[in-house]
Order: sequence, then C-alpha cells, then structure tokens
Amino acid sequence: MNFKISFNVNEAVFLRDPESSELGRLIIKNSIDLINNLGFEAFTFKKLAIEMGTTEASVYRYFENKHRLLLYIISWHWKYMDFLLDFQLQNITDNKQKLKTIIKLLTQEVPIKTIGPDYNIKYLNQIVISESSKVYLVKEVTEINKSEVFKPYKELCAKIADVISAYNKKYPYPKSLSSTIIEASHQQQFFSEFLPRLTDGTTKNKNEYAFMFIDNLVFGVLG
Amino acid sequence: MNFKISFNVNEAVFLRDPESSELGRLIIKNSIDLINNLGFEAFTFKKLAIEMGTTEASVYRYFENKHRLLLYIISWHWKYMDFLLDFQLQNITDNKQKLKTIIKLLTQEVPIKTIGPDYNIKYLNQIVISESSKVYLVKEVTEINKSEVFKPYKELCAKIADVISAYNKKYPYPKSLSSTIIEASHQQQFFSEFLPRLTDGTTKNKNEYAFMFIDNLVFGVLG
DNA sequence: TTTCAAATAATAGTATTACTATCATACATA
DNA sequence: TATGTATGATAGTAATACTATTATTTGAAA
Repeated sequence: MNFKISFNVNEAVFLRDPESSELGRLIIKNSIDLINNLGFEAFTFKKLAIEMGTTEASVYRYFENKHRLLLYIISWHWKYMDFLLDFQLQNITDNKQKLKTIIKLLTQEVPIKTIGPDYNIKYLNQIVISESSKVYLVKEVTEINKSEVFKPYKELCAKIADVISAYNKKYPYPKSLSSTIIEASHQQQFFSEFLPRLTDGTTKNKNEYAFMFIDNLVFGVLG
Repeated sequence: MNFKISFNVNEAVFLRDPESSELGRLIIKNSIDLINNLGFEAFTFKKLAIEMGTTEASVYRYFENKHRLLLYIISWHWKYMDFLLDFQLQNITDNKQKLKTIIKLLTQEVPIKTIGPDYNIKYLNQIVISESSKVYLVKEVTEINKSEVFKPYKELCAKIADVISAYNKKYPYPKSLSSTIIEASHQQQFFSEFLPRLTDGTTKNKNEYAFMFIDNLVFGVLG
C-alpha cells in the first residue's frame, strides 16, 4: 500500500499553497518542529527561516503571519482527524462502539501512518494540545470566521455530533457535547501532564487517563 | 454595607503589589479595559501607559511583562469567584442545590458588587472567557507553576470537586469534572457567540445556554 | 535639622519582531 | 528568444519588549 493523501486547506489561510512546492512543504515541516520546541509565542518567521536556511521574505510569500501558519497546521490536523475517523469507523455498525472509537482517537496519540507529507505527527499532537485554541481565541475571530477557515473543525465536530445523536436520539446538545469532548480531551491531557492538581490522574499515562475520563463522561450523559 | 475586600494574589506574579498604590490599582483597572478592547495579543504596555498618561517604565516596575499582568488579573478573578462561591453557598445544605449554584456562578455573568476596587467586572468576565487559557498554555508552564501562581485556580477547582464528591461519593473524577465544567462554561459561551456551529444554541442568551448545557452534563454524569 | 538611602518618575536607548520593498537570478514555458 | 514565476539576497521601517541612566521626591536614622 503506497498512496498519498493531501488535505486541501481553505485558500484564505495561505497566500501560496504550501503543498504546491518543496519549499512550502519544508516550511510546514520545520514550523511543526520549531513551534513544538519554542512554543507559539517565541516562534518567529526569522527563526524559522534561519532553521531552514532560507529567508524571512520567502516564508512571508506563503503566509501573511504566524497566526495564519498556525491556523494552517491546525486545520490540516482537523482534516487528518476527519480522514482517520472515516477510516476507523468504516466497518463499525454499533453506535456505542463508534463513540468509543472516536474517544480513543481524540485522546490517544494519533497513529503515525506513512501517508501524506512526513510531518512529525507526535509534535503535531503536542501543538494541537497546547496551541490549537489560540487560533480562535483572538479578537478578530468573527472576521476570520467569515472566510470559512474554521470549517474543518466544525465539520469534525458535526460528524461526532451525528454519532452522538445516533446513539441517543433524545440528547439535546450533541454539538456542544462534541466540541466539549474535543476540547476536554486536549485539556485533560495538558493538565495531567503539567497541572495534575486539576485532574484525578493516578496513572502516568495521560492518554489513557483522558480516555477513561471522557469515556465515563460521554456514556454518563448519554446513558 | 460598606466593606472592602482585597485578594492577595501570589507575590511571584508581580514585581510590586499593584494593590499597594494608586498607580498600581490604575494599572489593573486600565489593563482590564484595554485588554478587553484590543485583545491580549494587541495589548502592550506602551498603549496602556499612553491610555493612563503614565510611562512604560512605570508599568514595568509593577509587572515583568504583559503575561504576568494577565496572570494577575485572571488570578484575581479566581479569588473573587472563590469568595462569591463561599458567600453564595453559605446557607445551602442540599448538595444538588449547591451544584446548581456553582453552575450558575460559572455560566452567568458575575454579579457586580460594590466591593473591592472598581474594576469593570463585565469586561473582566469577557477577558476570562477569551484569554484565561493563555496564562497556562505556554511553554514555560512548568517553570511558572513552581511559584504556585496557579493556586487560586486549583483551589477553586478543588472546592467545586468537593461538592461534586459530596453529591456523588462514588464518582471517580471529581477534579477533572470540575476543571472541565469551568473550562467548558467559558468555551460554550465563546462558541455560542462567535462560532455557533460548534454548539446547539437556539437561544440568543449565551449565559442561559451555557447553564443549561453544563447543568444537563453534570447531573447526567453524576446521576 | 541634616543626610543618606530608597522609591518613583522621566527620558533615552537597544535588540528583536513583524513586516514591506527592491532587485537579481535561476529555471521552466510559450 | 522572450516571458513568467519562484526563490534569494539585501535593505529598510515601525512597533514591541524591554534596560539603563539620570533626576526628583520621600522617609527614616544620625
């Protein structure tokens, strides 16, 4: 099996499509490494350019600013998750089992497949946990939202909400539960690693802990 | 009734206690207004100084950087919430009623009392919704956490967790549920205002919506 | 009352950040 | 051969995130 998948992220996110050139793909690959190393606040286009042996100006030809670059990376991740979800849900008919698969996917480290560009999926996961909310927690959220760039997140949320509704037709808040478990699975992983007093984490394994908590939560609410 | 309360925020947060001088209190008051107007990313000490008619250097004498100032404001808010919680829970004995009061407090706009400094509590609420997670979602979280500056958040979380445990002694994740509902009440308010597709919000009132969702969630899980 | 240190304010200065602009070159295409 | 497109090299600007210096005020000890 040797196939490539590309997720076409909304054009409004970039100036030039990074998947369209070698330099573009390098920008994404190196950004994932560098954001993971430095954190988003300390990450700059200058540092990225030096790291890659290119120039700041070249990076600016692809992305307006670092916030857009982060948005691209996060969007790419949501599309990737959406793909994995379709893939993993394929032969499951039982809705309970579907939900469990979803929760597993949200809380475990995303499996590293040899598909698509060779981005460091482990780092990407860390970035999603620590930085993803920064793409929408900005003053310009309404303006940015107009260009539909949050669509991948909304679509994933809707897809999970559909499974929730299929499992329990009477539950009145499928989308809110969906967005809540997506966010909470990141938060609880973050907390159990860095601020453990905000959790009841006993196990050393933050992924396993997040899974158990979310699983208990979801089936507690939905019955 | 005319009394003043001051919440002593951990010393490690500031260089000089802003509650100890008129200038200090003005810095906090004006910061709340300005962060709410500009968003945290666009907020700078220079803009703040100009707004207040003082100098950048004066602000730097109180806070090392704008991240610490935000941390101060958010910590103050957690202490204020903690105080309100004690106050509102005083004469309630029924644990279910206690939980409902907590959820109300988390989701409704915090009542504006004429106590303490005259910070704009409405703005403070907006800041907590949009900016609070930025105080811990940073690369230096472990370092910052060592100086115990997140204690007010942890204490509030623990207090709510205690009520959860009192209501349902068998529930295994009181602290995680506590931190999850704190975060989710902000998120769902934010989403229902700016990214409504991530919610099932039908009502125009984001506070009321958040209350109903969290209330359903908590009693769904805890029985 | 003098004096000496500490706190505060005002001003200036520096390195970095977040861009924009210009020009040269390489390579592919028509 | 001419033309377009991507990249590279270099420079420049305004704002940001600080630090340092000097002047002034205050307050407490001698």
